[in-house]
Amino acid sequence: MNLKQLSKELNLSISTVSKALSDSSEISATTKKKVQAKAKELNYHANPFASNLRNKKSKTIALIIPEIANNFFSLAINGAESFAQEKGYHVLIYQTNEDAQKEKAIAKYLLNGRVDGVMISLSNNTTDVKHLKELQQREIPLVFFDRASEKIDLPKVTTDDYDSAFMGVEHLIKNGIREIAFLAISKSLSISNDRVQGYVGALKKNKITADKKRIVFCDGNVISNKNSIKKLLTQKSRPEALFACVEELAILCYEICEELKLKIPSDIKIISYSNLKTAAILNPSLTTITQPAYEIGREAASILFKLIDRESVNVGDENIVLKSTLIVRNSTKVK
Amino acid sequence: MNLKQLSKELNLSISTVSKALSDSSEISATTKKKVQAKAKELNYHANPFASNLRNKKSKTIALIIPEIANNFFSLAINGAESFAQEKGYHVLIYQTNEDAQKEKAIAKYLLNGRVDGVMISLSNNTTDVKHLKELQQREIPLVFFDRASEKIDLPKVTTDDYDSAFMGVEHLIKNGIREIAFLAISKSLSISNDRVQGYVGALKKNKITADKKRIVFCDGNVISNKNSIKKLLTQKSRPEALFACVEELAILCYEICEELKLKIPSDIKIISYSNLKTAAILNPSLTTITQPAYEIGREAASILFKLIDRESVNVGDENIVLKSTLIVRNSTKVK
DNA sequence: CTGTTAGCGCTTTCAG
DNA sequence: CTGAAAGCGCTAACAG
Repeated sequence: MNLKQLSKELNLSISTVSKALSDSSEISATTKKKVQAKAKELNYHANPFASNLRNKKSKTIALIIPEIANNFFSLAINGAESFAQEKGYHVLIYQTNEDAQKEKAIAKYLLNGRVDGVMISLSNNTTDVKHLKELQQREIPLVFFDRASEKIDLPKVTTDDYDSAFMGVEHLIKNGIREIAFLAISKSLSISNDRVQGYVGALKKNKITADKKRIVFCDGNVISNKNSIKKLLTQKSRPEALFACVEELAILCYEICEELKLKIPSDIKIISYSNLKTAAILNPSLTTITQPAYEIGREAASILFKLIDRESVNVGDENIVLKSTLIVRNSTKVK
Repeated sequence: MNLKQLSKELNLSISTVSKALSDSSEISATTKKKVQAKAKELNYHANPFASNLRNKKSKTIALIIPEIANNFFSLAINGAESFAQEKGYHVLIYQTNEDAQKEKAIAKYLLNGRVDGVMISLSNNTTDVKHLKELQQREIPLVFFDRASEKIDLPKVTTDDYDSAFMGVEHLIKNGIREIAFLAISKSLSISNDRVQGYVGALKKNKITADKKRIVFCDGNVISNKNSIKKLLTQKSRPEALFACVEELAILCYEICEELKLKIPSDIKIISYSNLKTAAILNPSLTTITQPAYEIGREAASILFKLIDRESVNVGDENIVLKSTLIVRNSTKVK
């Protein structure tokens, strides 16, 4: 079922039918009605590829994220998809699995107009952003969410990484905990660097020396991460608390503590960035910093659509920072 | 950058370049090399819409799911996306938010060849499947995963709903618990009905009368769900255990128990279907039945691609059933 | 208000 | 082995 067939059924020309369907002012109300009725009757829907080809518009955006099965990202996708659906856009999804190479390959697929815009949260081992610059050159609107890079000037929607890490550390210090280790995820992502800085800042403010050996850089390799964290926990001066930069690391810590027979929170406290919706069934010993993930997704999509619609000409440096929330459950208050 | 420009650069015809890029046997090795080198140099990528239009193929599949931010579905998407990416396919994602109307609207977008195939997990209030029959008529391959309908004959990838529910109930009974209520999610989804049947079957086998009032049908309305469950828990003959058909209901139970000051698991046990990856930090009182969500997503994608590639002619009744796992933590063993 | 026609960028048949 | 040309289904400029 295409325009040609439909127009034949109606004894009208293709262009008249096309215009009638797009509610053009050139067409009389009566023919419009007739055409639209027939289209519905025959279940006609325009071929999107033909339209896209003509219009150089796809009504589609791409989301590039490290991992879908992640409490933060799945919520962010939810927000973005909801907004896109309201706008009548389609959403393509691509996982990088924290692999910078995959990220580059995915960016290549999108160079040729497949999508009208891209939302991306960088893989933790992405260091250069050539692939993003290429997209930028082709004038494909691009927005960072959560994990951004400073090496390219793009609008971004992030959270108060410095402040929230600072707040988390101060919370521990106020509860008498001073020996705190930090588990970072990358040396190139602002999300990790800023949180490290917030951690260091809070220690300094409280006159606690920030020992570099207490900052552990983790990556996609679970085995080596595990070893680094174990090392931290088995040395003579074991920290009193672990601050995990992302939820996955907190979970890893729980596993390690179980192996090492360390009781949480009596032997060691854990605090983590986390979007576990299931606080109700959580072990109450996990204090979390929760990012407004859904809102981040929606907000990033909203900026992306502004760029696509050219509503704002120069949003190059738009930079939305949302607030995270410290959620304290029972036991960190103890001591 | 399109074929025309590229061919001009090379002093070759458009068709020669096109064939060279698709590695056609009609073209000499030397020209192929020259063309491919130039294409890489100029970062040429075929316009997907023009190709799709010509080929009547989009190399894209759609995933229709109730909710992305859900431990089961996000894992299933992960599996499907991973497989699709390996196959060089793109993945469009659509949330229905458990709204049958939205589901129908989404199906309409896909009638016109936008995708080569569709994976769907039904919304819990979907009763008729006209929208799926329409897709079927247009010969768009379709696969159910997890939440299927019996009203249309399509390949499906599900889990052993009857058996796993049976196993869960028997686990409780073996631990001396006989008064068990079941929280279902739909009267039209096999996933819910089969689990109910498994529950009833296990009760019967153990000579426990299956009281219909102990089966509560929940839906998308959290408020009314809450009230129904509360009613169940405040009546004189309170059940000893709640069996939640999906994770969200288990979480709701935890909230309600907190409100009602019921201790879990001493006052009441909870058992639930759940894909919380974070068992390590779970409150140990939740016994779960865990579905192989990632594998379900991959398997469904794999069947879908077989249909797309017409490898198997008549997969109409392909019906893969994967096994779920009962994960018992500490406290249900007690008593 | 309606119809004719060119052309989006690609693939593929057919001719050379 | 290479090139010319038709046409996928749609939109829109232009003519009537």
